[in-house]
Amino acid sequence: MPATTRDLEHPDPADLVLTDVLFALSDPVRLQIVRQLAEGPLVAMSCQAVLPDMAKSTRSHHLKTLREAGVVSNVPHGRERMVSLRRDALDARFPGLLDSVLAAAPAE
Amino acid sequence: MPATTRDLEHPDPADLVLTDVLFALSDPVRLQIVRQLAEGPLVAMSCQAVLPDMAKSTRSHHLKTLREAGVVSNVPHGRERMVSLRRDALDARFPGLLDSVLAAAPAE
DNA sequence: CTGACTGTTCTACGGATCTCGAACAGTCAG
DNA sequence: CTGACTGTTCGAGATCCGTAGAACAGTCAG
Repeated sequence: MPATTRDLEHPDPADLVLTDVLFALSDPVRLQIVRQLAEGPLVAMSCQAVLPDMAKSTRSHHLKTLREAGVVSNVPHGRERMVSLRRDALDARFPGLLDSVLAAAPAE
Repeated sequence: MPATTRDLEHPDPADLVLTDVLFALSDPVRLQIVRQLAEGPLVAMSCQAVLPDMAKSTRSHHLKTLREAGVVSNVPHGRERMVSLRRDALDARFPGLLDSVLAAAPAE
């Protein structure tokens, strides 16, 4: 059973590209998602609650951008999906980056 | 003598926006400029030498993006312009961010 | 099995971004 | 002052991104 919708591809930690990660984090919506994920894995649906109203296709698109950059993982979990921060991969490839981003004052 | 071409606006350190900084750094060309500036201030012309051939208007546009995000300063210097990393502002507003970006392995 | 639910993919559209050439402004050598 | 030089701004084109609706796939309750 090859790659169906269920099993999405995740880049290896060593293959993460800095500009891709920075770009993934440079969108306010995605950064908000990441901030929320920093407190623990979430079912994708849960992101919806705290974020501005957005179509599920939009949310899925943002999660795809984050996943392809290696920032988050997205694995099947029942009929939902469990989304979590790839802290290990990020810390290994870009030490200190995630911490400094998460430590930044949320707003000005 | 109000803001002419000579005196460009630079945001205050406290006004830096994280997503804008991350976006400014998420372009390969701009990241390369920042890496080069990390070794010391440069006359804008000097960036040209190491970067891929680009129109001076393109370079100016990238420097504008970096400047407006607060990443670099751009002040008149004779008939040229001195471009330098705003390390102090970045470190004050987002501690550790610049260091982690500069410490990242340049290529994969 | 049927129906309700979550989530991805497809398609489309407006807006932003990247790139460049041309025009303009400021500076220095002569 | 004139001309050569550096750099910004303007205008235009191609491309990419964020958003959303509709269609489709997989899962679980009944």
